[in-house]
Amino acid sequence: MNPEKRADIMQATLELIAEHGFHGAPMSLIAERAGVGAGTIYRYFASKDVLINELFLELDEKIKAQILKGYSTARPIRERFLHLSCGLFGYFVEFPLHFRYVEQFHNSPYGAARRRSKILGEAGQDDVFKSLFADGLQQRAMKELPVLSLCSLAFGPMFSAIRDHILGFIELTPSLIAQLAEACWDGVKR
Amino acid sequence: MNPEKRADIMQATLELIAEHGFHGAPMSLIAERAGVGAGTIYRYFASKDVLINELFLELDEKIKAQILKGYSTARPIRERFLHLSCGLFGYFVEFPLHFRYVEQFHNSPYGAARRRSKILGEAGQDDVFKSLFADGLQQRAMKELPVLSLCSLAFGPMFSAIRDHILGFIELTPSLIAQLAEACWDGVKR
DNA sequence: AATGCGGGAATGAACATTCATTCCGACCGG
DNA sequence: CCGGTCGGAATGAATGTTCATTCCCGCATT
Repeated sequence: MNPEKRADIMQATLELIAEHGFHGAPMSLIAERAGVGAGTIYRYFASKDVLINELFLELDEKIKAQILKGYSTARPIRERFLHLSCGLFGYFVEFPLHFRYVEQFHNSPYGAARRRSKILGEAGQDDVFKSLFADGLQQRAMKELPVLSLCSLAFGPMFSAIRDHILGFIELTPSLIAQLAEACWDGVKR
Repeated sequence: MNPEKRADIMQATLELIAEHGFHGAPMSLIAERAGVGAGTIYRYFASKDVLINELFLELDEKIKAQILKGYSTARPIRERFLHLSCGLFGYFVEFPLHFRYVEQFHNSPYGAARRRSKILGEAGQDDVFKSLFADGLQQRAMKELPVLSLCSLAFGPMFSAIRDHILGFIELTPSLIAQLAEACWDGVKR
């Protein structure tokens, strides 16, 4: 079992699916780009489904780890909100392929079941976003709306903007990111 | 040429793709649900691609027609904004299948080219949304951001909320819709 | 050191399945 | 009968998966 080869396969899958969608990523192409034989993939992953799901989980972990860096629930609500928003913006601008992949994943049979859990978590109790909005409600800092609706107000614009950025229609500079995060805050704040 | 049969085929396509995605809508199933033979579809549509695209165009027209009802560019910016927002909300709550279809379409090779044109228009000159935001900027009623970013702020939350509604996680009552539209306005207003 | 051996890893051609599309015979109104 | 419409089995291309075979490398024997 060669962990490097496993990583190659995952990278090839990420690139192909992010760039060309699930339709454009047959196993034969993945194998070719990874520089392995078609059968080899099945030594590392039981099926294409498993491969796709494991890749998603890996990305999910990386994203979570990244945005939680320097995050403290002790800070004021607004600061916490901006920290997470800018963190996500930054991550996806740095790794556009990850964004495209996660997006594809969610709009597919694979992610259908997992759809519920938006971009991140809500997986059980430890969802940073849910608890941020719950705290915000409790402190009367945010509009009195269902938590999920607050999520929509906060992240809907973000994903839309990131799409535009990746497709080249706008350029997400740090300054624009800050402005957008502020605008989202205007949307959710009381 | 039986126009009724043509409509049946389109309706079957709409339902299957909206409910199960493109993967879950082979021509054989479409034919079965429409109550016609597989070959018959090709008497009405040159190919599956054509069928899918024509269905999209038809929905696009219906949506446009619906939200422009009672719309006047002479009204104040805020009112125009709320009119369009609530119109879209209302339409998609009434026709969830249309929402799901349009969404699937945009996240697929079919809609990739057309991606640029968001949910509606920007097709050429007559895009109501673009001109709304342009007017808003000119009147200094909205934040000084790229028009596309204003679109993101306005419609990102909406689509996210509609998804949640269709998936059954929240219920989009008229009252909640109004609140969300207001919140979106808070996001874009100066 | 050279040789032979064992076994896990890798391979890619072959297979089974799925799907869009085609084609030809059945059917029906006139 | 006959023109045109319809139906659904047949077709061929594409794709996920399997499996018999090859390859590679570490180790034991001489």
